[in-house]
Formats: sequence, structure tokens, C-alpha cells
Amino acid sequence: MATGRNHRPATRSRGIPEATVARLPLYLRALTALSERSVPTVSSEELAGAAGVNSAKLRKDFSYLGSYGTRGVGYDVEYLVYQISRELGLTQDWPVVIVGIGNLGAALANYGGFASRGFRVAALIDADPKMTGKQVAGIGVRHVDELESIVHTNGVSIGVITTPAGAAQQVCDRLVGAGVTSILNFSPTVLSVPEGVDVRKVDLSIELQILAFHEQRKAADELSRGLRGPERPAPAAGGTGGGAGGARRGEGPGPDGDIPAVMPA
Amino acid sequence: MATGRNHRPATRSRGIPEATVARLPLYLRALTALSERSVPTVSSEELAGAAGVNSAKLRKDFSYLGSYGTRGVGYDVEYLVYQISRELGLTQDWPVVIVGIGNLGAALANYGGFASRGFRVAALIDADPKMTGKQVAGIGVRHVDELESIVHTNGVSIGVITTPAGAAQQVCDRLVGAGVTSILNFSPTVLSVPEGVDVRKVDLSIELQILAFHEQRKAADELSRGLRGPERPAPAAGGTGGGAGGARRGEGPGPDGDIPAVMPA
DNA sequence: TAGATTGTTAATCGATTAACAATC
DNA sequence: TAGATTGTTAATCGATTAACAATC
Repeated sequence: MATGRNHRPATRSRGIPEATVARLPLYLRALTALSERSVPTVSSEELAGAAGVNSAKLRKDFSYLGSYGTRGVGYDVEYLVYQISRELGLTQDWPVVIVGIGNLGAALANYGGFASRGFRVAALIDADPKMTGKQVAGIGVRHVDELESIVHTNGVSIGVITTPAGAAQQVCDRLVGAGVTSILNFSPTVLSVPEGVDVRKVDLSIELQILAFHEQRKAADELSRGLRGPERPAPAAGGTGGGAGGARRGEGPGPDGDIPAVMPA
Repeated sequence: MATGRNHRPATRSRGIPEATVARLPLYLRALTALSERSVPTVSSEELAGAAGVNSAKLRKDFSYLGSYGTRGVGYDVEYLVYQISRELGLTQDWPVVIVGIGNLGAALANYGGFASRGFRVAALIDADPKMTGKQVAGIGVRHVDELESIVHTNGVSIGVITTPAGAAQQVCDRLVGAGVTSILNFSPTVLSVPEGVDVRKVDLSIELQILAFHEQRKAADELSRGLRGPERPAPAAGGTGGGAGGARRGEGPGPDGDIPAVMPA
């Protein structure tokens, strides 16, 4: 890093905060939808609503990119699509390889949101010889022996790892050794990579555990408010009753009132 | 929410910061691995290394849970596993439904990391009549018409949405209407839910776009340092040359020096 | 001009981190 | 006792947000 700072770019150089970078794709998606409906301009309020953030945050985020709006009017949709795409590096083509073609690898290979955003699946790679040659999402699966040559030939700098946990670090090392500098890791492993290589991790189990934490606390909150038994809706089907089982709670003393959406009787 | 604060719990009640909650599953995974190797105790330094965080952060995180370590010794692995599991709500059983059984839904259904962490796939649900009755991961797929009764009967409070974008909001509404209060959303949609319902979003395309942003900046950095052409490793395979393609860069003017890993000629 | 909406400021809040006293 | 390591403090940093002047 340019300064003494360590690992993870955080905010360096041009200085777009990480939190902002992580939201740019959200804005881009919302803008693309507007563009498809031929909406010419949009206000920060509208766009923020569509992206699921608040408008002050959106304007602050955009201010890091430049002054692309018009006071009193809003933002030109097409222009913003272009500027954000450019900022994210989506105006160029990114060949990616997916390593590990199980259910998840196949799901990603079939994922439509790729091509439209500049990502091109250059190859699917698997260690199982029985997989090689098979077509997945119209692409032939190749053997992991070819990994290095595939990366070199296609100038791949982004790799997606969807192998079992046991194979992930080894695959990662080979990808990095072959020149890959960004890795999207779906395996439940902490990958170790040299300086200069970015790793992002998607972990289903972790997401579920975070949900469980909040779910548990909701149940505890209900109990401590003395509303009902421990988080179990009406046992029988058919009745609309149990449906409320925690959903749409009348939150505290707010203006929302205490009227349950559905009354048990 | 109990106080005036809006949406997203952030830190409320017992007061474990969100950032800490999000790391607890990481610690738990590392601890589980140690437990399987029958390691009795672990220091914050070791555990932090295994989880990929720094040790000060880990100790701070644990301090929110209580004082579970022993000065001069470290943490008892089994005890910590239990405490974190309990904190996350994993000592109870969480029935989940997965709606949308395409490649991704099937991948999740087959995912092994579920059962071991207290999550049980109560049902797989799909809108396609041709899917109903099929076995996926040993579970019969059921038709979306049954969604409400499945949720009621099994006391499901966590739903996973793996449908196409177009169906996601509708599925979400039905899940919430039936009593689900936590949703893991894999569709590229901003779901709108009533107060009290938690949504977490996993978005492959967004992760890739964030990587592309950093990848692009690496290339720009290289260029501005005048090292070589725009981010393309040596075209031919075989040589060790192109491999470096950006990896392990000599970072800036630091003590690391300006020696490129590989010279173009 | 009047109304609308951006871009920016400044206050606040939450998260990270180094350092070290407490204590095993 | 000496060495090790936790739990906590306090400083710092980054992110969020409301508010509003600038300006279309």
C-alpha cells in the first residue's frame, strides 16, 4: 500500500470508501431497471428508495464520484449508468473462471447477471475426470490440470472457487500462482493469499447464523414483553391465526399501534 | 423498534454490535475445527489467526459475550463453542424452507453445513408443477401452493429465497404472511418487508462487481507506476513469467522497493 | 421568481486498534 | 515469582445522517 496501512485497500488512492463501492452495484442495478423503462431522470429520493438506502447516503456516495446530478432536477439515468459502470470497471470485459462444478458452480455458470455486467465465464474447471467434457450452461468443463494454461491464455484475473473446503486453499494457490489477483470464495474456508490479492467471501452458513441470532432475539423480546409462548405459531394449518407468529409486531410504543395484522379469532 | 431508532437492530438490547455478531460464526467455525482436533485451549492470537481477524478485535468481540477466557492461559475450546453457539441461537433447531429449486436452490439443499449448525431443511418449494415430488438432496419438492401450510405446520421462521427476481417479492410476501420473520434473499431484488422482519441478501453479481472495482484499480496503479501494459499476463503458458500478473506487487514507495516481480523483457 | 433538489458540511455514531493493567 | 495472556481503556478512524446553502 502507498502508506503504512496494512492489507485491505480500505480507502486508498482515489479515495472512494469501501462502503460506497459496495453500494455502487445496488445503484447500478436500480438505474438499469429505470433505463429499461426509459425513465430519463431520477431524484436521489426515488433512486435511494429503489436501491433500499436513504437518500442522504446516496448523495454522499455519488459525491465521491463527482457532480453528476443537476440541482432541482435530479440525475440523468443513462449518464449515471455509464459513470458508475466506468467507476466499477464494468466497461471492460472480465474473463472469470469457476473452479468446482458441483451444484453451486453450475448455478453460477447459469447465472444470467454475468454477461450483462461485463463478466464472461472463460472456463469451468473441475478436478473430477468424469466431469471434464460435460456441458454446463453451454460451456465445456475442463480438467483442473489445465488451470494454469486456461488462466494464462484467457488473461483471467478473477477466479471463483466453488470447490469443497478441503480443496479450496490448493485451488486458490494455483489460481494466484497463475496470475489471478481477485478471488470470490464460496467455500467455508479462510483463504490465505499474498499481499495484493483480493478475496471476497460468500458464506451461506454464516448468513443463516446471523439470521438465527436475530431470530432468537426477537423471540426473547416477545417473551420479555409477555406476549406469548416461545416463538411457535399455531400448530395446525388452515387457520390464518398463527401467521402473525412474530411477523409485523406492533413495535413498542411507536405510532404503529398495537393492532395485530391478523387476529387469532 | 423499542426506541426511536429505525430499521436494522444495529446494537439494541443486550448490545452485541452487528459487526461482532457477523464474526461470531467465523470464530465458531475455527473453534469447531480445533475441537475436532481435540485441542483443549486456544489463545486469542491463535484463534484470531485461524479466523482471519486480528486478536484485539477478537478479544473485544468476546468481551461482549462475557469473560470466558483465562488470563495467562487462553480460552477453553469446548466451552467457547458452547457459549458462542448459545449466543447465536444454534443450540436450538431452526427449520428453514428453500423456495425456488433451481441450480442454486439445489446447491443449498445439498449444502452440508446446515444440519451441523442447527438448521434443518423443512421443505423445498417450487412453483413448477413438474418439479413437485422430485427428490432433491433426499427431500421431496413441494408445490408453492402448500407454502403457507408448510410454514405453519413446521413452525418455520427462516425462509431462503432462490427464485428468479420476478417471483421474489411475491414469495417474500407469502412467507412473511405465513409467519416467517427472517429471510435470506439470493435473488437480485430489493425486498420490501414489514418492520420486524430481517432480510439478508447474498448477491453474487455484486460481489463480482466489487472485485472488478479493485481489480481495475490495481491495473491503474500498475500503469501509473509505469510497470507494464494494461493488466495482461504473458500470453503463452508454461513460462513462470506471466504468473505474477499483478500478484504480489512491490507496494508503492515503501521499504518493499520498486522491483517488479517480473520484467517484461 | 418560486420550487425542487443537489452537493457538502458538521455532528454523531459505530468499529477498529494499540496499549496495558489485571490476573492467571 | 516470572511469563503469558486476557479484558478493557482510550484514541482513532470510517460511516451515517440531518440539515441547509448552493443552484438549477
